[in-house]
Amino acid sequence: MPAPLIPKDEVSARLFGVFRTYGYEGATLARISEATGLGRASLYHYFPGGKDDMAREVLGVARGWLAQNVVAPLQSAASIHARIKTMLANLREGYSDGSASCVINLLGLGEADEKFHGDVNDTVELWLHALERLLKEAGITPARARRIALDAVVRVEGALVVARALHDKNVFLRTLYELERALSGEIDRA
Amino acid sequence: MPAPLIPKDEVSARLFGVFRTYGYEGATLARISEATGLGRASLYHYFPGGKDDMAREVLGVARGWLAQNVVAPLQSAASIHARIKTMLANLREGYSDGSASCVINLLGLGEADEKFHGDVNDTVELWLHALERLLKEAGITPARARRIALDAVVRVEGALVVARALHDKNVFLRTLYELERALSGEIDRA
DNA sequence: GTCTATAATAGGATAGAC
DNA sequence: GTCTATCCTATTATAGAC
Repeated sequence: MPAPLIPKDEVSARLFGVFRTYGYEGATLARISEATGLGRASLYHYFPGGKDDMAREVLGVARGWLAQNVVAPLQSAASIHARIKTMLANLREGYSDGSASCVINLLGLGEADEKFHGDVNDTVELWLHALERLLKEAGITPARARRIALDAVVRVEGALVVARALHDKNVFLRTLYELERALSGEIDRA
Repeated sequence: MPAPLIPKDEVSARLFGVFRTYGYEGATLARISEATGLGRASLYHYFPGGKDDMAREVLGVARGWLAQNVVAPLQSAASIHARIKTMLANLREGYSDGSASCVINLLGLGEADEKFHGDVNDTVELWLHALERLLKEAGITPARARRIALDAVVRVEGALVVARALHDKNVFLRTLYELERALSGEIDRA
């Protein structure tokens, strides 16, 4: 049995790139095969359930990324302001300053939504809960924390859409900057 | 020559529905044929360029909708606050209270982006300019008006993404309400 | 303007050898 | 774990009759 050409983690990472760029329907096996360097047979060896398995793996990657780059920083020992700064810096990097899309958006569309809504929902809630927890720690009421957290995620996702529509990364970068000021303001007021 | 089964405007409207729901790649001729009640031959009679022509028609419908439901209300004779209220009410209806997606998002993805970026960009700018004009009329500086307009569109698009991801229309409805307060606040301060 | 039929291709998925 | 070959379906698009 031949050795794997790529470690499985690397396969998952490249899968993630294809799905975030082209969406569920646009992520054809031809593109996936090219991006990973793996033939169809190898792909089905890793993911016996085919494209659906791959999409679920992609959402798993997204959750892992969030856990490491959003949840963990928001629970670190640093000051509340510093934790927010770290999350925003990680978002900038993860979304390539606003030129990359978000799988939460892409896998919530069309028929993909029906198949993967559970996973998409869980992924967003992971993000929301981490923000809510931080805001409550800062003395904000639970209801208000939920509202602010939702608004933050709304702005990030919206900025990605508009930045793409205008081909202008500054829309994303500026939105994150305004978000930092808005979140800091809420926390200082609490 | 048989009479048309549907007026052309109605065909365009149904096309719009299919593309906004399934995206460019998900909008298969089978689905389009079903939604319009037209056979393939009739579709190619209306749109000789095939799917690309249809997608461009869809973006034309979007611009027409914006002109009527966003640009015109924002330039009406009513008070500034009333004009904003009207735009937001129209957005609620046009996006079915947050359960429908936006073609600006869907046609800016994957390979559709390469084909239709010009039209997508124009559509967003139509919206932005209408908002900027209103804000400048209220005494806000051009640079600031641009920032506020971008933030408004960012929030609407983001709210649609998150509302879909959570299957919760309230995310959209509440975001529009907060947007009204935010815009009114900016105007009152100017 | 619509119909039926069909071409031509691309898509997802599987079988069996090594 | 990877390869080559293959199957089947769905997809876009066209041709020609009415």
